[in-house]
Amino acid sequence: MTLLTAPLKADRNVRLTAADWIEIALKTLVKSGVEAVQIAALARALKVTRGSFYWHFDTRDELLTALIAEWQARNTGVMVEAIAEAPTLDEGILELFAVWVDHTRFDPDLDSAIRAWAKHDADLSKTLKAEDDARINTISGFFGRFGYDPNEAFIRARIIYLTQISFYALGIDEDADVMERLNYLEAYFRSFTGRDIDPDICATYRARVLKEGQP
Amino acid sequence: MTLLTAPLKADRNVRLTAADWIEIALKTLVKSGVEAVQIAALARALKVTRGSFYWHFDTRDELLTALIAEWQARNTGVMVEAIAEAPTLDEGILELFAVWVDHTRFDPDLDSAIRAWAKHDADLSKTLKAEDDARINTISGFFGRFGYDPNEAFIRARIIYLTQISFYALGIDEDADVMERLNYLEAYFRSFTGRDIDPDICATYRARVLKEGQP
DNA sequence: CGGGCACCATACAAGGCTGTATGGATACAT
DNA sequence: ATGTATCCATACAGCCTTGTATGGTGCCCG
Repeated sequence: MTLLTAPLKADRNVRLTAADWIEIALKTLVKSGVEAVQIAALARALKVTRGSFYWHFDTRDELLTALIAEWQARNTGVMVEAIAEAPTLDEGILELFAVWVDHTRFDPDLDSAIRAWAKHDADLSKTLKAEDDARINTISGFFGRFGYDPNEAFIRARIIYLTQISFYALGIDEDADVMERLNYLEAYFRSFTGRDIDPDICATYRARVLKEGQP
Repeated sequence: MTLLTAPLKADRNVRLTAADWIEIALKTLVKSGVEAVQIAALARALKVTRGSFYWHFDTRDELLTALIAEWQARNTGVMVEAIAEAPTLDEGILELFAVWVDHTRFDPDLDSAIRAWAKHDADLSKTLKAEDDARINTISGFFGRFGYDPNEAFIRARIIYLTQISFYALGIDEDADVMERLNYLEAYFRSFTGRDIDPDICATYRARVLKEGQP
């Protein structure tokens, strides 16, 4: 009698790749945190056994490292590019808002998950801090290009970025909240920049967001 | 031969209480997250065995519930009280800053740990959201008392509170940073309120913080 | 058509964590 | 001093996790 006599699942003819494992691991990471990224759980979700995992990866740590790499590939540099060539202050700020709301360009849930993870991982913490600094410096430089003195530019960059990070952390960024935030657009702009937004640009932005809807 | 023949630690004549377990559990929660609040680890830190724990508590969940109660007792309502009777805008804002920096009145690390925990605990998430809303509403009402229209008061309350939450989350609230922030005081005040701070009040505050030092 | 590789299932070993049962040890009151 | 309540140590059971070893299956290619 052989070691294996149980019948195979006849309907399974798809073969998995490492990317499949990374994908389901990312979802699990976002939904339930690193601790929940357990091989057995992922295997159940993929309807295979852990044997598959250990063919594609050597250890669990290898998978976790791949997750961080994936985050860097997706979320690093997006908001830097967004405002790099903004012609006016108003359009730059609105472009920032747009990036933060467009989850296809920037994945806030993944960002939050990484942030929670980094809380108890020294290496990841350093990487994340560097990314945060880079983002803030970019925004700071952006303010600087439009007449703010360096001190105020830096502080306003911090405030606008940190506020957004908390928006994600507190989960007040759901679809309904995004629409609500659109109503407060002038107030946000005024608070963040200390100036009043151009009514025309504001109206154009509102129309654009309302037309596109929220993906 | 009896079941127990190993020598006891002769130097141990202190008896633990449930409060001792809660205390070490809080430290562990803050340092390493809920997942790290494991009975064996706490027992090692207290130099006893798990047998002690199960005399003071029935289950691990009972301890975790006690941790949440402890957080509510410590951090709930502090910043509400801080600005409840502020006579001027300037003094109210500075009092807020003072609370956020004085870790004896408000424990930001504990707040952050609870926030991370709530991310994967639905009940705690509700509790925390209610607390966040209460804090923001208090600050919003505070702004409202000093001539801001309701919309702008609410937005400015959100911004100042959310910025502070991120300060804690990103860990840019260490002693050195607090001193650095003192230099940016006027810029922060101006960005948060849209007004300029009273120079006298500002100077008084600076002197007070510098004299007290950071605990 | 047969061999070989890619991919997955199963079984097993080792360790960690929770909770229970029960046997000592210490202090305090009667 | 002796009993009793309080507090802790030890041992055991059950479950879950990672990682390894090995057997089995299907596809492709010569």
